Amino acid sequence: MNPVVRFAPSPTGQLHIGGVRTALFNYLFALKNNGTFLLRIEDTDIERSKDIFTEQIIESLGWLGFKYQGNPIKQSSRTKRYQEVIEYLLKTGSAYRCFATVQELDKLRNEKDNYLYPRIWRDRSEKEIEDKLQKKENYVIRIKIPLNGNIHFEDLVYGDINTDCSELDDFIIARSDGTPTYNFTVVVDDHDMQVSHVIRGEDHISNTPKQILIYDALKWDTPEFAHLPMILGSDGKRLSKRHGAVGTQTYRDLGYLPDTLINYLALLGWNPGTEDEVFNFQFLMDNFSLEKINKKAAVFDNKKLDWLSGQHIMKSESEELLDSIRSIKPDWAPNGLSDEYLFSIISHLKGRSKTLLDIINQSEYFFNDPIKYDQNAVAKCWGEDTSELLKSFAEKALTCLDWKDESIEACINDFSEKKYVSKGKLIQSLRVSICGSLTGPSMANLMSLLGKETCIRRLNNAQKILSE
RNA sequence: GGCCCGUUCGUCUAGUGGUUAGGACUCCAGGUUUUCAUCCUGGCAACAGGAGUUCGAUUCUCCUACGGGCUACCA
Repeated sequence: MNPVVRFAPSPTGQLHIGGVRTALFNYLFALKNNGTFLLRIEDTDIERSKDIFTEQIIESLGWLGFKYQGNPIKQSSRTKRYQEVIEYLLKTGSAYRCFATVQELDKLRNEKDNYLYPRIWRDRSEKEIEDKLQKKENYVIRIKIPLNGNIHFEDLVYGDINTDCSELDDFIIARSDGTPTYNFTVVVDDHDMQVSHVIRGEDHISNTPKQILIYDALKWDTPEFAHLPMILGSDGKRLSKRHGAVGTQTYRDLGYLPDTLINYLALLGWNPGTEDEVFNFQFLMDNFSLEKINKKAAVFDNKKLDWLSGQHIMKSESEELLDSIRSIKPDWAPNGLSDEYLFSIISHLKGRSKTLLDIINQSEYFFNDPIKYDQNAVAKCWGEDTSELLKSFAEKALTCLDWKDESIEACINDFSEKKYVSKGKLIQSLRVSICGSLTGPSMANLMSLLGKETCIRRLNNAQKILSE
């Protein structure tokens, strides 16, 4: 039997980085085992769920390249089915109506330190319930938890988990407005979707026994469960908005590649046992297994993400990088420049960039003459004799007919020799004049890329400023 | 409070009943490089604590501490 897995986010915000990890592990598991990956939108919380978030989640999954089969299933479209199952549970005595009010329960809760719903409506007579129904009083539906017994399941990551029934509430499966709650819908959906492996966050371990009881009441088979360790912020607390960027789209806008995020997240709580840590998707797909998942919660480390990002950028083709850059900054580079020219720029910058944003930020001098010159660089490289130096170098450059890397290099070498100027000093002066800063690709590369005309113009500009 | 889960360098992790406890990121010091980045070399740095089992425990068991999760008419 081929496995069926699902990713089931609730559309109450951007796709969270923790959600991406859960989706990724589900997806990898499906790919590795020739299974099916499904998407389900858990929007039973009408208050907080928004369509816009559903769209964003789908868009983010697309950006990451996670392909789910068929259309996403929305819980909000399954009300009828939930009602049908609830009816069945009611009829078979596995669930019951509870007419206790919120206020009433709050009061009880405050009286006790260790509160469990006291089951005050569990064994009322039919007449009593009929009575209340006649009066149209509000009620919720609760599941009838066995009074004693033990619930056991074997988690594929955490191993044996045992829970005593006495620990469990008769929890609510349908609210007073009739809408079903999470622990109930998740069971009905997973069953109906024929999910074979439930792979989700560790925060659901405690929910699992409750869900198993519903499977039991319905006489349905339970799926396998695999819980994933949490991802924490640098303070060791559960990752949340307080830790800054947690939304997938934010990471995209910050200039991270999908492969970087996937690679990093895969390494959080899982590792293939290799010393190398830079992986492409294919490798993950081939090597993924639930057995290698850790139990320990992992802290999200932006420094390592940045390093990994640099690795992926460096390895990426310039063509791909250009596409990615355009997707986050469509107006990067002035109109009229050929893609070939932009590829060259990218190939010179990608080795010294951690993110796409780094490439964008460093590319300014390829497009415009420097307006401002970095003060540090000026102090370091521009002296009294620089004006004269630039002037005579510009004159020499003018005579360089074949404006290519090698000839420019030769020109620089020759000038340095004849004028008794150290090559380093010369180049740094040129760099400040041409780029406005002290960092960047090799000078001859840069000059050939910018073109003779541009270089000489910039040298003249700098010389003018210096002689003022 | 109750229940559940976890605990190897600052972080991500490997690992075994006997190892100089390995790697990666970060940080520091050198080197290469016209600059930056890369790259190379070296360095700092961990088995939470206590008992038990054992000839021997980081590894097995128990307890404690600490951290996280659940305990909603959230998911």
